Amino acid sequence: MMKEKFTGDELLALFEALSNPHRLRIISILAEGKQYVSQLAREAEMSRPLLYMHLQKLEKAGMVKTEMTVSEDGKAMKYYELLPFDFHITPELIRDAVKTLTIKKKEGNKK
Amino acid sequence: MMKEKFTGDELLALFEALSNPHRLRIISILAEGKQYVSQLAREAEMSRPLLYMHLQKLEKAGMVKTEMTVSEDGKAMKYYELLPFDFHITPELIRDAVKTLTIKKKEGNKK
DNA sequence: TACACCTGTAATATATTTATTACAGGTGTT
DNA sequence: AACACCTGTAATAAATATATTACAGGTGTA
Repeated sequence: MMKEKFTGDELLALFEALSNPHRLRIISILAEGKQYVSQLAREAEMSRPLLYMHLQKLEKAGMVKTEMTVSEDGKAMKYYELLPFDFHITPELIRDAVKTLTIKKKEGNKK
Repeated sequence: MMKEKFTGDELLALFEALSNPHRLRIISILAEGKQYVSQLAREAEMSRPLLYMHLQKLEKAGMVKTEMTVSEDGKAMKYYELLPFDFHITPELIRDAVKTLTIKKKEGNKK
């Protein structure tokens, strides 16, 4: 994800996704390799419902992708994988993005 | 501010500062040049008290610096200036920063 | 003096984010 | 059947972030 251009809303979603210590830790764990939800919850030391909430923000920002598989012993497994990225954040990038920023009262919160 | 290394807390403060549409707009305005508080409030179309709150987050993240001056006609003027930056955000950067991340219940909120 | 600017902050209300609890339903193994 | 895993979500509580209101106090000019 070597994105050159962002809309204001995309950039904002990205920063929002990155603005929480638990999500930074989740990213850090996923940087080591894909992982399934329950195991990720154990490693990140948080409940699954809470983890889902954080993962949804990362997903909304386009930082992770998911993959449903079935394990050898037949269990459904949902894997999360971190998409590679290298963002260059400059005042100019922000200035351009702000032009397309829609400041709204958070209605688009449903996935 | 071509920072190469961040502590976890510094990086988090940075992302928190960037995770609000009004603050992105403030950055965008300041990218054009330094400005004093009242004028900035008019350009950003927000009240001064609210603007102060946002500016404090930018200050906490080390993105702006301030300068008190006295105008020709004797008025006290507080100028805010955007510090230049070019952040390269990668999974590795986050992974390193997370090592020094202190997850706390926000006590250090006083400037 | 009244007015038009400027800085600064405390107290409070509102909105959003974060976190928890309690569920439902699936598989394979003992 | 009971157990140990897995996914998924709704309802709610608690903590923070955002926004407003109401102040106090400074300067120079009409």
